[in-house]
Amino acid sequence: MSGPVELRNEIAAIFRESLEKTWGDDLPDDFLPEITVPGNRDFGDIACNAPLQLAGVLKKSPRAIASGMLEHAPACLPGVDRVSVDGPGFVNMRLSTEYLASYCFGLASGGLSGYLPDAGEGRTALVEYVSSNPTGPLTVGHCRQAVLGEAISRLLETVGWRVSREYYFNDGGRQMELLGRSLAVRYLGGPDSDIPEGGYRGGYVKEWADELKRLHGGDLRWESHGALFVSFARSKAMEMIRSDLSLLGIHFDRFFAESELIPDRVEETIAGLESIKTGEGPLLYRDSLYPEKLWLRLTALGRPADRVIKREDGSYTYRMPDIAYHLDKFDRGYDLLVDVFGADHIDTSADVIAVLKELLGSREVDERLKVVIHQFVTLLRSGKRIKMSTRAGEYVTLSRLVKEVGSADVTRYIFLTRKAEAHMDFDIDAARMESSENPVYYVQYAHARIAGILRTAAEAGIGVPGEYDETLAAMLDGKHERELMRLLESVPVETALAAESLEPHRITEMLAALSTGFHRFYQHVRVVDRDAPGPSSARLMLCAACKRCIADLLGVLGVDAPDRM
RNA sequence: GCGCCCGUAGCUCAGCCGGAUAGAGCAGCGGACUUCUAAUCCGCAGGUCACAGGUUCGAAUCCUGUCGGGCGUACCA
Repeated sequence: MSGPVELRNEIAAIFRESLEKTWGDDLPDDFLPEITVPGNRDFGDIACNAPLQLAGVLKKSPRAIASGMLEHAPACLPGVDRVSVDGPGFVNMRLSTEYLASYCFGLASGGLSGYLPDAGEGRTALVEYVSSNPTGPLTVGHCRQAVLGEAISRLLETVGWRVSREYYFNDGGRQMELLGRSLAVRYLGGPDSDIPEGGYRGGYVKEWADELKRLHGGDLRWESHGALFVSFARSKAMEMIRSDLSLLGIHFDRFFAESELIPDRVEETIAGLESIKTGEGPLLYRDSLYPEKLWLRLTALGRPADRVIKREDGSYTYRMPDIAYHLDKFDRGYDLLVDVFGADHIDTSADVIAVLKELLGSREVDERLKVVIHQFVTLLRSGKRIKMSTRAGEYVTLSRLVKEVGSADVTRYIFLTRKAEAHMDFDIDAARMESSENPVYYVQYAHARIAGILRTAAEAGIGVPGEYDETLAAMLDGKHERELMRLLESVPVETALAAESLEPHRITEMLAALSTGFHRFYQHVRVVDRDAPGPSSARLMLCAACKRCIADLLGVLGVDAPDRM
């Protein structure tokens, strides 16, 4: 099926060929004209700025290059019915109504999927996200990451990747022991002061303690049953996390425990690191005071500081198993690895990548590993910033947030209206509102409105045409119809870009634009006219295409598209 | 101090692998419901794209520096 993506590729190839004919060897070998959208829509639907880009190389005026390029191109470009050279040398093109209408017919009948490029080609991707340690409930910070990671996973799936979702957690470190000890204190009914420094005081620990008493009675002691406390706490915490995630409709294919890597996989990795030399000495070196303690010479890799990876007592610091974990992911053969991290991981992630590049080669790592780092969220309630501190339970949990907002869909959508690297204010009051202030309802309302039109039309005995024929285009040649079709036409292209750049916020941007486009169309054009079933049917097709497109895009974000509101 | 991210309308943010007159929502002002859902639409107003240099035919976009904010800078994870 020839859709918007193919159309642009075809036109780009045609221009490339005609440029070759005109300029021969002067044309750079790797130059491929780019098909873009004109800044001002009055100029046309799509544009090509190749003449401007080439002006310096070919030493000709952009307008001269443009005329040369068009002279040697076929008079008829696919899907285009008007070409002009404007301004300093832009080639502007108008998409033919026939092309737009037939695309919309395809969209209405088959949905968006048929027009999305198969970028993944069935290759496999592993998306790691959340990866919070099992020490308590997930918080607002994890919420953004969970939503982002899930949207990236779905986005990759929509362009043909086979995606696995993985949650990595550290269960070998001291935090787990602290959690176990905190549980023991609650179990034994000791005072708060018995909870160790850095321990966990949240109410949930007390609940676990009560449950432990019901299961095992009151005879357990930390000294003799420490492992039981720890493993019980770990499994309860994981249960809590799974339940929090399911509130958002998120399910992982695998929960990968750090402990699976210790000690064999980690020691293998250390052995591998030991053979690496840097310009400033071996990558791995022993501490001058403690022979068991190992340092990574990260400064030799352009990183700000060397780091300890193995302590004198033989235990590992965070980075070490993380390196082993990433090696394991590479070994498992995924074509693409995506890490979704919070801003607090910037440094460690860069350290891990630097080491991976030494072990696997820069190219391998650059090609297969993509890291998405998101900034933190500030919650606003009644116009005030909510201070968050993990200590003393002064944080807003994910479940509380979803509950307060009142809808998982709204929570998910709002987190996705900003690009990952932007700081974000999440206004709980605005999110709660069922009005135009709420971007989700704005989009869903457009969808429900179309559903209403389809119902009205059905009652009048008017339906979407079963087959495409040329007369449809003639009935959709109006300004508002064309504008809506043009918007719809750009969706596959933009979706492909969103997936390629791992930027789901582009989907919410598109949804907002599509919804505005539809609402405007609706305001100006009466769709169902009992006295003119032909044109009504054509407009209905356009509505159905828009409905399908909105529903499919909402689907990428995992948000519901209701038929009634 | 050092590293990464951010700085665009009163507020929240798009746009950023250079392109034509910098966009949207909210807030403000003024309009549109006997007609398919007014949870909507139309119009007005609102900008030295933090600042200063540089590269370029062309810079919000790339480079350098300055200022401001966030995060990190652990033998926590």
